[in-house]
Amino acid sequence: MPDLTLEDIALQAGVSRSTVSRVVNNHPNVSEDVRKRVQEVIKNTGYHPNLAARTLASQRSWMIGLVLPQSVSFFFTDPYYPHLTRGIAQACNRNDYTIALFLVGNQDDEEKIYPRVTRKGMLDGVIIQAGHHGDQMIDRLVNSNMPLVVAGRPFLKTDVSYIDVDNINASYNAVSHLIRLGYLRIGTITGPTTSAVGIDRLEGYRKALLERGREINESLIVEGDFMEEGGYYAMKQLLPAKPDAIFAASDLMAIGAMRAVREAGLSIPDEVAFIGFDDLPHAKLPNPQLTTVRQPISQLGFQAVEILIDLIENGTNPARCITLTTELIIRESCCSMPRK
Amino acid sequence: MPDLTLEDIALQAGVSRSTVSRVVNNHPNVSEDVRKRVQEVIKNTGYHPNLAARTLASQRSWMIGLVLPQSVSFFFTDPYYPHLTRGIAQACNRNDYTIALFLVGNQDDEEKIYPRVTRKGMLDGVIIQAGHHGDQMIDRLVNSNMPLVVAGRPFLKTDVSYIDVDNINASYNAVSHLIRLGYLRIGTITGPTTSAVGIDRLEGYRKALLERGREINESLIVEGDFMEEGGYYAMKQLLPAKPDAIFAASDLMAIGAMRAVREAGLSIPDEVAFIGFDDLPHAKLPNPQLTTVRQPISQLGFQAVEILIDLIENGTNPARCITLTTELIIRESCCSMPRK
DNA sequence: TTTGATATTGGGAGCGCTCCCAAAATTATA
DNA sequence: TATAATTTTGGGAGCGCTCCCAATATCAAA
Repeated sequence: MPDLTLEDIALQAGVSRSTVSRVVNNHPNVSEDVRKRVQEVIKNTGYHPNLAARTLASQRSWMIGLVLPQSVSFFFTDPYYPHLTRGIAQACNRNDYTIALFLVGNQDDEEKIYPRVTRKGMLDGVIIQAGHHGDQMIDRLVNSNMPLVVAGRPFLKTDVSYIDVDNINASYNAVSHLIRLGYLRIGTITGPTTSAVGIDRLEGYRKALLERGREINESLIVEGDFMEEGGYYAMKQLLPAKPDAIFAASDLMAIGAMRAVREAGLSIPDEVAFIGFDDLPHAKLPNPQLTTVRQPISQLGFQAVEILIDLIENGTNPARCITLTTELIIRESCCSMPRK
Repeated sequence: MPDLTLEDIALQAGVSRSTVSRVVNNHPNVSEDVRKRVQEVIKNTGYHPNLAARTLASQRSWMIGLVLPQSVSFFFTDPYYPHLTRGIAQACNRNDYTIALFLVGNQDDEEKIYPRVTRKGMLDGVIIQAGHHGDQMIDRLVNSNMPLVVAGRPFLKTDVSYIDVDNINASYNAVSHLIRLGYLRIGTITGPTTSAVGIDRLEGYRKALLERGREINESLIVEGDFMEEGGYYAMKQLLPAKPDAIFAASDLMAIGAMRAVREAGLSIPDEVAFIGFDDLPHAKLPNPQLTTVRQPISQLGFQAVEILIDLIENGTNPARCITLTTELIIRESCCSMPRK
C-alpha cells in the first residue's frame, strides 16, 4: 500500500484536503454526511496522517521526552523506574502522546542528549527524574524554556513544576509508628544526603522524634545508598549503638540491614524491628515480612504527564507542584507490643 | 533566542541555505573556508536543525521504536528490561538515534499503539521484545513492512530478523555441569512453555540428559512462570519426586524454589543443588550464592540496534539472525563433589 | 423575494528542511 | 590562451500537513 496523503483521501472522498484535515482533527465545522463519507474512506484505506508533516505544520509533535539519569545501580534493582515508566506510558497512551526515552549514563551522554532533547520539532515537553545535587540537566532544561516536569522534588529550589511523594510525612509516620509501639532507640539508615529524597526522609525521622520530645542521637543515623549492600554495611556501623528499631529509607537497605542483624545473631523483630520504604515485591517475602512505606509511583508518573500536558497547553507559569501521600503497610518486621 | 532556521544561518554566514545544509550534514562538496565559517556561525548561534522538517524532507526520522510487551509481572522484577533498554539506549546514543518507547499493557493498548508505531513519518524501524504464543504484535509489524528486529527468538518461525541468547546451549551447559558433578535426579523448573525462551531452556535440559544416556523423568519437570512464587510452588510439586538438583529457568524461580526446599527442612546444596538463569544481583546474596547462567542482555540490546540500522540502511532482506553465547557462573548452590 | 447571518468548503501560503539541477568558480589540459 | 573537466554554490521544487481567509452554500428573518 503506497503512502497515502491527505490529498489522496480528499480525491477519493470528493472533497478538499482541508476538509479531510478537519475530519481527521475533529474540527466542528464539517457537515455530518461529509464527515461520514470521509471517515469511511479513511477507514477503508487505513490512512494515518504523516507525523513529521503534522509536526512541522502545527509545531506540535505529540511526543514527550522522558529523561532518566541512569545511576547504574538504581536503574537495575529498583522497581521505581519501571513503575514510573508504566504510569507515564499509560497517561501517554490515553492522551495520544508518544514517549521519547533518554537514558543518561554519563557526562558524555548528557552532552549528546541535551541538544536532542531541546531541539525544535522534536518534543512538546519533558519529564525528568530528579537526581542528585550537582545534576546539571534540570537547570539546563529549565533554561531551555521547554515545558518541564520533574519527577521528585528537585534538589535546588527553582520554580520548576514537579511532582513528588511526601517523603517527609511518609517517614514521619513510619517513625511515629515505631515510637508508638514503644521502641526507644530508633535508628535510621538514610539515602544519600546529596539527593532531595535522602534529605526529606531523614527530616521526617528527625521531626517525629523531636515532636515526641526524643533526643536525636547522631550515632543512630548512618547514611546509605539505597542499595542492599549499603544497608548491610550501614547496619554494621549501627549495631554498636544498640538500636532496637531501624527505619531504612529503602526496602533494599532494610533487607541488607536485616541480613547484618541476622548475622550478628539478633532476632527480628524481637531484638531489632524494621520499617523499610518502597514496598518492593521482595518486601512481602517472609523472614519476616517487611513493614514498609508504599509509594504511589506509577500514579506519580501518570500525573506527571497530566501536569506536563497542562503546561504544554496552558503555559508553564506558574509552576505546578504536587505532593502525593503514601501509605504505611504494616507487616511483621516490627511487633505491635514492645519487647520485654 | 528565536527559532533559527537554515536560512538565518545562511544569511549570517553569507552563503545559501543549501550550503549550510551541506555543512550540517557533512557533505563533502564544501570548500574548507566556507565550512569553517558556517560552522562558526552555527556554534555561536546554537543552531540545531528542526527535526520535523528534516524528517519530512528526508523521510528519515532517526528515531526507532522499542515495543515492550509489559507482562506486568516481568517488567517489575526482572532486570532483563532495564538491561535491554540500557544496551539499546547506548547504541542509539552512539548512532544519534532516539528511542520511542511503547509499553503494551493490554489489548486496548495494542490497538492504540500499533498505528502509532507503523505510522509514516515517525519511526525508521522497530525493536520488539519477543513475547508469548498468541502475541499478535510481531506478525502485524512484520506485515507492515517496517524494518524490524525481534529481541529474543520469535515463537513462530517467520523470516524476521532477531537476536537471541543461545538458550538451548546455555541450559544444556548448566545441566551438563550438574551431571558432571554427579547428580542423579536432576529436575527442572521451566519457564512458560508458551514462550520460545521457556521451550528452549527445557530443550537444553532434555538434550543434556539424553546425550548422557539419562532417561527423562517427567515427574522431575514442572512448569513455572519465571517468578519467585512460581518457583516456590513448582518446587513443592517437585519435592515428592526427590530431586537432588534443580535447574531453574530463572534466578527468581530458583530463589523461590530454594525457599520451598528450606521450608521442607532440606539443606542446599547438600541435599538439593541449584542452578538458576539470569545472574540477577540477588543471585550473589548468600544463603547460598546461586550458580547461574549469565546472559549478555545489554549487549543483546546494543546489537539489536546495530542490526536494525543495517536493515534501515541496506534493506530488510535477508533476515539477520544472531545468537549470543552465555556464561555459566559457578557459585555455591551446587557443590563440586557429589554428596555422600 | 431579498437580505443578512451562519455553516461549510476550497485553496493558498508556509512550516524548515533535503535534493536535484543548473550556474558559477576553479582547476586541469590541450 | 582557449577549452574541457571538475569542484563549489545557489535556487527551485517538494515533503504532507495546518491554518487562515475568501468563496460558496444554507437557512432564518424581514
